[in-house]
This record gives sequence, structure tokens and C-alpha cells, in this order.
Amino acid sequence: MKVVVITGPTACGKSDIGIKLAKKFNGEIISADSRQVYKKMDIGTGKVTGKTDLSYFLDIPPKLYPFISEGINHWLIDILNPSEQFSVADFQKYAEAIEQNIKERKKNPFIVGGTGFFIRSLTEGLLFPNAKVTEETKNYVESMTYEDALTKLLNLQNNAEEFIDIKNPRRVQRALSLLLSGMNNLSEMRMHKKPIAEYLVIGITYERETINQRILKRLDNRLNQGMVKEIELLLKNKDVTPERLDDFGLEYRWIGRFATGQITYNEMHEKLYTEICRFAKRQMTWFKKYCNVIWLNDEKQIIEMVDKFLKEI
RNA sequence: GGGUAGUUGGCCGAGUGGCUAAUGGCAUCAGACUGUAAAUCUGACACGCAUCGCGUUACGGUGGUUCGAAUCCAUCACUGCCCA
Repeated sequence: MKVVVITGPTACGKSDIGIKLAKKFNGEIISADSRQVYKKMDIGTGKVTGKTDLSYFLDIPPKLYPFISEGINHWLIDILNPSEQFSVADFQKYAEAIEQNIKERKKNPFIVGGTGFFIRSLTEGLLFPNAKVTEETKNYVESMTYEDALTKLLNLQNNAEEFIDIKNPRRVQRALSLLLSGMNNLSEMRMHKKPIAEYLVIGITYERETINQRILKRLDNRLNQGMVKEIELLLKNKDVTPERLDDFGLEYRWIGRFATGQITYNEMHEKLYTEICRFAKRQMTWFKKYCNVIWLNDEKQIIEMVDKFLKEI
């Protein structure tokens, strides 16, 4: 099975290219975006315009309904409420099942999105530890101070730092949770399987300066489109707590803070711009290391490349 | 004109004689990251040489006190506030 991936830092035009390719190559899109899975988060996530089609669904664990934009099926968009949790492992499970389904229907899957970790889970066939962490242990671990958690972790496995960043509280918590839930050794966190498809990863990017300019322009556009209102509405309808918004980061975090009166509009705008630029930079750091990306931003070249890839046997 | 508070590294802002190239925050740069990934985390951040380290120049300007000053004194400049 062959699958094309379109990725790149934020604000570089992935979605548009994705749709063009899907149209040209009889494709459907699987979104690899950790925030677009959520309903009611549209402007802030840069979701394509369209809507969920409830007339059919894929019978993958829950029911997955397609989100249709420009006549193209998009999967993994608008599948959860903002209060719900979505992890890489979920993504991998769904995306692989959807890829298969699309192929069965004689169409071509296109993975489109900027969440590098999600993409890597596919291209490298990451195998996530299957130790089940119960709510209880999760809460227990999260209630500990970082120091206690670290001490406990090192007690259970004294070479933990070979496998995780022990300076990162979140990693420490997760590792500890796993060890408390039946995993024997943190080395199990490094397992791979054979990827279920052959992936061609194409990245769209520009020079840093250009990306930053695009980010600023897009930010102002989104604000004009009512992005603040969108987020105020989420709060008003209690779709999310302010803490949850903070967790989402970027527009949701900073506009959330503005909406709850913690910062001024100007502070919000300034912070958003710099934070989004930094995010784009972090994305590039990730792609450089992990994703084996072919960088192209000429549409024609991309089409040729995809064409060639899909034709090869 | 008189009084008063101030002038710190890209910005904000601590520091009131040696432990200070100077806490912290922001910005910037680089990086890590196998179940929160738009999240989370780490490092660098005066200049030069460079391995810890060494050297040089730094806390508005100048001059002084002192073994030693961002820190004390004098003076000049500038800024805020108050009184004329």
C-alpha cells in the first residue's frame, strides 16, 4: 500500500495542496492534526470549510463520519468534543484503519497535517506500550510532586534517563504510570513494527522570514473572521474549561487568556504571533530529525512526484 | 528656577561596597520528545580565545573615595513627578 503524506510547518498551505492532490488522484484525506479532531474549534485550527456528512460512516471502533470539503472526504476532523482526549495511539489506530478502508474502496489516502508525532507513528510504525494505565494510577501519579515521581521512577528503574527525559515532568509521569501498570522496562517504549504502508512524505515550507510573514497575515485574517468570538463561545457554552483552553496552546491558550481577562488584546496579539512563529520552528526541528521529508513547494513538482510514486509498483 | 525619584545587559526589571558578567521575566537562537505533541521540556544568550577555564570591556558621562564600586561622594547630561 502506498500513502502520500503532506506535511510542513503551520501556515504553509498544506490543506490546499491536500485537496488538490485528492481531487487529481482520486483521493481522500486523513487529517494528521491534533487539534482539528475537535468540533467547534474551526477558525483557530485552520480547519478547511465544510461539514460532517452523517449519511455514512466507517465502522472503525466508534463511528467515524467524513468531513466533506470541496467534495473531498476528510477523516479525523470534528470527531470529538473539545473536552475529550485524543492521543497519538488513537491517531495511529484510526489512521491505519482508515488508510486500509480507503484502499479497499480503490481510492488513495492522503495524510495531511502538521503534527509530526502523529505522522511518525505511521511512517515508523511506532508501537505503543500496551500496558493499560488506569485512571486511578494516572491520577495518583499526577498528584505527586515532580521530585517524588522522579525518585519513585528511579527506584523502579535506575537507568530511566536512558529512555526518557527525566527533566520533563510529563515524561516522568508517563514512564512511572507505565511501570506501575505492568510494564517491566522502559525499553519497551522503543518498539517498532513494520509500517503498514509505504509512505512518501512531502513537506511544504518556506524560509523562516516568509513563514513568519504568512503567520502574521493569517493571524490577522483569523481575528477578522471572528476567532475571538469562537473561543468566547466555547467558554460560554462550557464546551471547555479555561484550563483546557490553556492546554490546547496557541490561539486557544492566548485568546482564552484574553477572554478571561488575564491579558490585554495587544498582549494577546503579540504573544500569539511570537508563539506561532516558535511553534513553526519547533515543527521544523522535528521534521528535520524524524520524518524523512522531501521538501518541495512547487505545486507542479509535487504533483509529478506523487504521480510517479503512485504509479511505481 | 526649586524640590524629588530615577538612568542596569535587545526590552522589562532585581541588586545598594567584595560571594556580581550581574537574580528573574520577556524576546532571540539551538535542541529534546513512543499515549496531553498547537502540549511538555532542555541548553545558550557582553565580547574574544576556548575543555572545565582564561582574558577583555560593562550597570547614563566624567572625576573622586577605597585594597576593592553597578553599589559611596562630586559634577554634568537626560527622564518622570511635585512646587513655582
